[in-house]
Amino acid sequence: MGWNKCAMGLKFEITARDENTRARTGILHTAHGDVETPIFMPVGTAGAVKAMTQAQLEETGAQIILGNTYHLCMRPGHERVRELGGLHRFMSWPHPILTDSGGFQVMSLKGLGKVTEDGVWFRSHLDGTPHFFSPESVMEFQLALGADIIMTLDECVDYPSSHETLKRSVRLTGRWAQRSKKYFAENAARLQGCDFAEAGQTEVGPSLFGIVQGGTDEGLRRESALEIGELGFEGYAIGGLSVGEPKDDLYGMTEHVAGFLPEDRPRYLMGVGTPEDLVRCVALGVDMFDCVMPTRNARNGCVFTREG
RNA sequence: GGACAGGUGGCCGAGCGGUCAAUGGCAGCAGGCUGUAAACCUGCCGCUCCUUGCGAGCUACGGGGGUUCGAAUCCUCCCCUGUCCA
Repeated sequence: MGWNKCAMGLKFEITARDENTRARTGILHTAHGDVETPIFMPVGTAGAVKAMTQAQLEETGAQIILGNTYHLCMRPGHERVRELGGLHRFMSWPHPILTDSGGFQVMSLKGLGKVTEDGVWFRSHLDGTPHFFSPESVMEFQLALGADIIMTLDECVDYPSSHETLKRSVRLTGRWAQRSKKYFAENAARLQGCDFAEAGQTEVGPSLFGIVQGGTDEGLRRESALEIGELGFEGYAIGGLSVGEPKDDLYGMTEHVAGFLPEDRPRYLMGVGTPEDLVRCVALGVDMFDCVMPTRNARNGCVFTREG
């Protein structure tokens, strides 16, 4: 019941459900420890949660943090991180890590990137050198980094985008998800850069999450959620939201998509959000969140207000 | 005592005869920030007035005096700071 059926195995245990909403609590068992959900994951893009020491990060109660494939590949490079013992050792974070695939950079760095069927070309924002990210190479990179949870390569698009653009990105994201899953299944054990046995867990290795796209189009969201869901991932992310759409759409789409995702798997709403967003989306059945806002706002001298 | 180098708006720091109320940066104030090209971006930042304008007046580049149509910028005396030599 609720145990994952994939070979590598991410155990997700639902421990309680709210009677009036779709909120639930759970435990995510990873090689680097358990994570109690719902969980907010601080973002440590390039190997550090900015403007905080690891000790301060621990004091906040953070249980799992993010890293970013694109940024870590640009500097210092996934191979170097692997050589140095994996991302956990590299950044002195012994707890779970989730790495984002670089799909968000397809949008945020679109001036430096070019999307093709095969993958994405990026010109490094650091030195302009060209780099290619495919669904397969992104698996390889994230396995080299040694993350506990890795994400499929997706195509995140701007808000607003035309129906045609959304449809194209949903279809492409679906094909990429399939390729990611296939490559992961065949190569994960061989490529993992982190010594999971050393972390005290021989049963659990890295796990792969799929990502749903579709902007604010209900039909495409449904299509994407069902397609990604049928592929069978260990967790499901709702991507492409909190990119400028009205709040009603953020909540509406989250609720809509969550309804089509497997009940027994963790749901991750990417890039969200404000304190209010978290509370509201937990009630819609979301288990995991990440957002740069708290760390960025803190650095930029702002604090969340009651209005959010 | 001697030799240099300096004293500029809350701070740091440009400017070195007019286009200077004076570049920049910091701090401050007001906005913004949602899978981080963000410790970043936008605006304001001497005082007063109004017909809100590449507007008017006032005050301001250590202090006094001077040169000049005009000085933060040149001269002179004084005060103060730093470095070095006695």
